[in-house]
Amino acid sequence: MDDRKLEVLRAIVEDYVATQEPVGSKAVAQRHALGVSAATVRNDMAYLEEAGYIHQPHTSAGRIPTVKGYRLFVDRLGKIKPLSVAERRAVHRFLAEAIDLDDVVTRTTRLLAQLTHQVAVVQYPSLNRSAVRHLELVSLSPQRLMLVMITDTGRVEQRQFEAPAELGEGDVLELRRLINEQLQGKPLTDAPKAIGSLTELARPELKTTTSALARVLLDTVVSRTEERVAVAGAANLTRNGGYFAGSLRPILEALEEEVVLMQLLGRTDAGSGALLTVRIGDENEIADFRETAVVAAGYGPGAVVGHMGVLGPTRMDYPGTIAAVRAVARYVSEILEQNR
Amino acid sequence: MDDRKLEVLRAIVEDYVATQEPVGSKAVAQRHALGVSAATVRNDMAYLEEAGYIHQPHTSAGRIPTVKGYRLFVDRLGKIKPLSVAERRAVHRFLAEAIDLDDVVTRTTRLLAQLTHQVAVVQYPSLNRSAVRHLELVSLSPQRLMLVMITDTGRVEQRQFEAPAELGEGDVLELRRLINEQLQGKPLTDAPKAIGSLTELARPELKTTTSALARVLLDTVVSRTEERVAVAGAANLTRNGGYFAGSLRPILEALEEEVVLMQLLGRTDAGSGALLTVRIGDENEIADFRETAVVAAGYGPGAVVGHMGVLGPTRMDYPGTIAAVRAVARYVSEILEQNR
DNA sequence: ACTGGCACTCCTAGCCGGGGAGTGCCAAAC
DNA sequence: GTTTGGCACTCCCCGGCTAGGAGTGCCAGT
Repeated sequence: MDDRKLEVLRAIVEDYVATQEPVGSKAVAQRHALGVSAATVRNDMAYLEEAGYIHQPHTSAGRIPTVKGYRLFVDRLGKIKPLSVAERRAVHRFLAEAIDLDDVVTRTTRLLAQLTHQVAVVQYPSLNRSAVRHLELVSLSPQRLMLVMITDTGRVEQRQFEAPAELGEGDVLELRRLINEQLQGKPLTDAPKAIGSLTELARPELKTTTSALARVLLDTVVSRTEERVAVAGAANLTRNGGYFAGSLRPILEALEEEVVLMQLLGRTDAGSGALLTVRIGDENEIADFRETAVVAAGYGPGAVVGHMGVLGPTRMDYPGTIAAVRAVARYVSEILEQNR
Repeated sequence: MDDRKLEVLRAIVEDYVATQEPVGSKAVAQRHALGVSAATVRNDMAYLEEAGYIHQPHTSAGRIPTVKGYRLFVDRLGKIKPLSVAERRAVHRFLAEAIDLDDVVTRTTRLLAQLTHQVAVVQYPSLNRSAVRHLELVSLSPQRLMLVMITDTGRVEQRQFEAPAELGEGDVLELRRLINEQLQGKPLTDAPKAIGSLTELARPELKTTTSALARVLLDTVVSRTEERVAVAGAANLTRNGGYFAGSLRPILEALEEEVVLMQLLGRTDAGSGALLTVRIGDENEIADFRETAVVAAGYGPGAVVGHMGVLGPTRMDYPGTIAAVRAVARYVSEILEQNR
């Protein structure tokens, strides 16, 4: 494949993203200084179409990139546009003000949505990749307890439950000591085993309570709260001249389904060391997202503990979006590092 | 105003809601057994239009209810359709499974969204109407502390902060005792005063730490976390043949703005003892919501501690929606009562 | 290998006219 | 005096049609 053909493809992608209209040979020849005539561009276009990178909505219309075309663009042609100094500074300032993990996550979603003009999705640090920093047991009433778990990634999960018997202050202290001894510092993936042996270690009088506590602990560690995500910028779906007009419904639905969102953010780090993934159109393997692209990145202090990303139409500004997601992911990682 | 004229108005509202198309005199005369001819209905319609309850999109089209028309319908004509037994049972079962306040709130939003096919909004119990049940101080590292506040309405707010000096275990215990002594049982509206006097009560060595703690407490009580809302069912905005097609953007934006949502849920209980409010079209006093109706209800154990509601097009099924919101609000109140 | 020219395709926007739904009014009937 | 059937009228909606234009593919010439 010719160098010039690649240039033509780039021109088509860029123009199409900018105008949202099929782009013709004349426009390409004129607006991008290729030094050749429209007729030549036409020949290249015929080749690109044959090879599956672009297609025509109908005879005698301009060309539109296919998923394959976008893919090639992202992999080889897109020169990442770094954020402007002002944007960089805004990111830093806005995130630096965050006071805890919740705040970091919500601010991150807003920031991503604003920078990219797309829908932003941020996963809380996965419990799978976190370790117990501290467990707190609070007695709300003689029989009602609250368990608070704080992880080294800053997540705070809390859970209330009923104790099978009334507990004195000493009992609560003892239980707190017991669970912290057993679990503090342990990665949550190892927790179930440790939790299993809790009951044996307790004083006979506390055994039933301990086993209730163990159930709650286990539940906290592996249950519904395991993955959490925050979303912002849904209104951006109506941008771009309502591109999603027809298929907006399923996307709005998906945004309220953690499972789908997690699938979209996906295993960015799987195998390869690449921290950033772009999934375009049907690469997402979800029927409703055939016109949707996802730009996602892992983040975390050192190791990846979670993912964040952005979701938009396949015809989006990849270079800009990639730069934004990468910058934000990096900076959030830094912040987590500091707070460790 | 004639009884029959009211019947005609009801017919128009009901048919318009069902079909989403302007309704004509013939349809009214036929489908609703009024025992009069289309010509008579026409006369009544002319009157209703004159009085501002309905209007024509253009000459020679059917009639559409105005905001004033919907209002009359809701106030005097709509017979609330109680939920079916199956629905009732589903509500009870689904909510009974909730394990804590967070769970209650998210389940409630989903339930409302599903029952009404609209967007559901649920406000967490307002801190203004809650009292401190317990304050917990957890030491994460010698200088890093976490404050956890639990209210009598079940809300749990947590906040991390840096202490100005290293603290021993005894210090933490002492501070915890101090703040609980001063605040436990107090309504949060009274808290600021009590917090103000905290520093004086502390041991000299702990004064600086206490005042830092006081700042954090104050912040927790009155800050950004004061009002929280959960939303579900945004995808329902695309129902109804995309009624919102044109104005979807501002509504999606509003759904991410707590301030706007709170304004919409509004002071349902203000003055009057009515627990349920319907605000139609420009009664909302927000420009973008001129085609939107809100059905909201207060909830809480005994007194109202928060609001929940549903948001949809002005042409919505008021009787059904009102019944659903009322039923859910009542049941959530019951649950909070039990958990008190 | 590139270019200008040219015929061809097909979409789009605008115009026109018929059909239909619904109205308002009037005179007659109950 | 309220109700009714009749009737002329208005205006939207829809389909078909046409003119215009953008873009293509191909070919012959450079």
